[in-house]
Amino acid sequence: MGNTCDDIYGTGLTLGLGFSSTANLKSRKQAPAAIRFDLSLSLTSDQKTENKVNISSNKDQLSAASSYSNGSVKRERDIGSEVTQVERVISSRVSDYDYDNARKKLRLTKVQSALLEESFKQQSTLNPKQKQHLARKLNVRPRQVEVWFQNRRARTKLKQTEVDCEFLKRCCETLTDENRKLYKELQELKALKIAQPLYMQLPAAATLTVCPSCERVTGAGQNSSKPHLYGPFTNPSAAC
DNA sequence: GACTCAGGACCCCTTACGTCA
DNA sequence: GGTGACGTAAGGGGTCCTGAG
Repeated sequence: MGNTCDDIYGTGLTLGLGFSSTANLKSRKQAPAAIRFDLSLSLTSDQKTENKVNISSNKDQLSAASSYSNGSVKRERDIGSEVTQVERVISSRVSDYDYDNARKKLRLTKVQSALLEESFKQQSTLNPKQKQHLARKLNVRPRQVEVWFQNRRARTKLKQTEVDCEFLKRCCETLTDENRKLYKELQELKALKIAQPLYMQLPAAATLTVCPSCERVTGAGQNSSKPHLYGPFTNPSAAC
């Protein structure tokens, strides 16, 4: 695997294909195919499957290609005929294997993903030095490592948001349930108050109790649902 | 020291491609 | 084989921070 992406930039094959600015490639549907085809020619068959797709529609790569084409007009002319030849070869191949693979976008290998995952477990952000080191280790561009970490952080955050959301949902359900019970309790208390003779009525807090052990309401002879309300004159332990 | 500006890092949203049911 | 859902690499815009001038 001698051909890294940087090596590929140096091949010059990108130059003659008419990409003078990144603006040309704003839509990944429009142009990248051509850029992928030429680059594939500089790779071995193994490298084609592993590396070629790494080149597709990348901002860094395009700006690199752009700088080449802006800065070396002579060289671009020099290789013009060569590129034309290359393009002919490409077009003769686009119907088979190369075409299909050229359209594939980058997928990190399992080993690469595992290594990135391992690094992410240790720390979710990387300083430039760590990024470079990891990129070298994985044989990818630092930008790819950066993007992977960004997306990974986003995934983590999304997952955490989902967990939080689920937790809040459960809290909401519990509170709703609690609210329903309390409302029912209130209705019962109101009914009780109406049913009792006026002279027997005392403040609710003074006549009703909540048993701390069974949470049942006691007081004034009622047998209510939980929670029990305790008044100041009631012995909670004796309530049940 | 206060200010401005460029560059880098990061986040968020979005797009587009690959895979799978 | 066609299709929609989903996962994910990558692009682009915005914000924040930092160092230089």
